[in-house]
Amino acid sequence: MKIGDLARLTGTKVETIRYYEQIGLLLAPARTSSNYRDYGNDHRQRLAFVRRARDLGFSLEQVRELLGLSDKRDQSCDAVDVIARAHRTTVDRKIAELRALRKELDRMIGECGHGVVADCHIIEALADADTSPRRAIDSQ
Amino acid sequence: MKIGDLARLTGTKVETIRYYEQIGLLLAPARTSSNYRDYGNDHRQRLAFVRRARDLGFSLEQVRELLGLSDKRDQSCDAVDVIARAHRTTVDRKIAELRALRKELDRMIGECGHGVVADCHIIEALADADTSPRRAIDSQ
DNA sequence: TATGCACCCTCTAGCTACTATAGGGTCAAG
DNA sequence: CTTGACCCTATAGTAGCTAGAGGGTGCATA
Repeated sequence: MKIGDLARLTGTKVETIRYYEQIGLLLAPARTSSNYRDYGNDHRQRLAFVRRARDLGFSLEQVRELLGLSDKRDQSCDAVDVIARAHRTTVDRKIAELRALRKELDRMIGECGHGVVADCHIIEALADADTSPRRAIDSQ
Repeated sequence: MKIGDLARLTGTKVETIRYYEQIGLLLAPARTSSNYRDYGNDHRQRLAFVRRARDLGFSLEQVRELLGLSDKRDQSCDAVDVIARAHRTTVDRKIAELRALRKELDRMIGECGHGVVADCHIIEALADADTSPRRAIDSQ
């Protein structure tokens, strides 16, 4: 099948497929006489694997490792577990960060008095970094 | 003060400060006779504002807007509120996405039997994209 | 005075993971 | 025989920095 067909089947953009090939994530397929890429089922499965791992937030480097591991069918799958757990830790950290952030945003937004910028608590909150002496901003 | 001092005071890398100047987020400071950047308090406050907004996850484009708004001290601060709320919505969406992701990762990791890759449920889960019709898997 | 070191300068390229051009070639239908 | 959808390569762009090359400056010390 042609690259456009593979793109449709896997929900990937054509450019992305070529990019994956360029960085060595996907093997270069055979070419037709007119130099078109000619893909088979194995390519489709491999790309589907990549897409699914990417959707789950694995980095391209992690996907590369997972692909490599998935080919070594008789080795222990502990390495796979390690990658997945590492990724879960990263996701956990991100969630915690975003929640803290959301809390601060909530506080800021809640304090907005809808007045003029000079009295805006959101702007104040942003200006009040611990490195800047408080209220020094009026004097400019 | 020199760029290194400003960097230390605001917890910013020197390169980042130069980058902010380059993209027009910070005004170019005066130069000393030896062409060193010479910063004052106003620069420090402005950079502190930027850093704080960035720490809260605002994009550089949003920071640029917030900076512009913070200078218009007699205008309504509703525009500030709009930016903050839009950002909160984005953060909320990201949290939801990451939580869904975490759930799936949890499921995958929980199923890891620590056997060989051929029987690895994590690899299976990644391979089982709905777009690829797979032959029946032995231990479903 | 010479030397060393930390710091400053510009310019350029690199990172992730794509996305989007420009400037062509191929192929089937009308 | 032309139109339009597709394909090709190569290059540059996106965010938000970060790192390096290759050079200049300023101050303390031997």
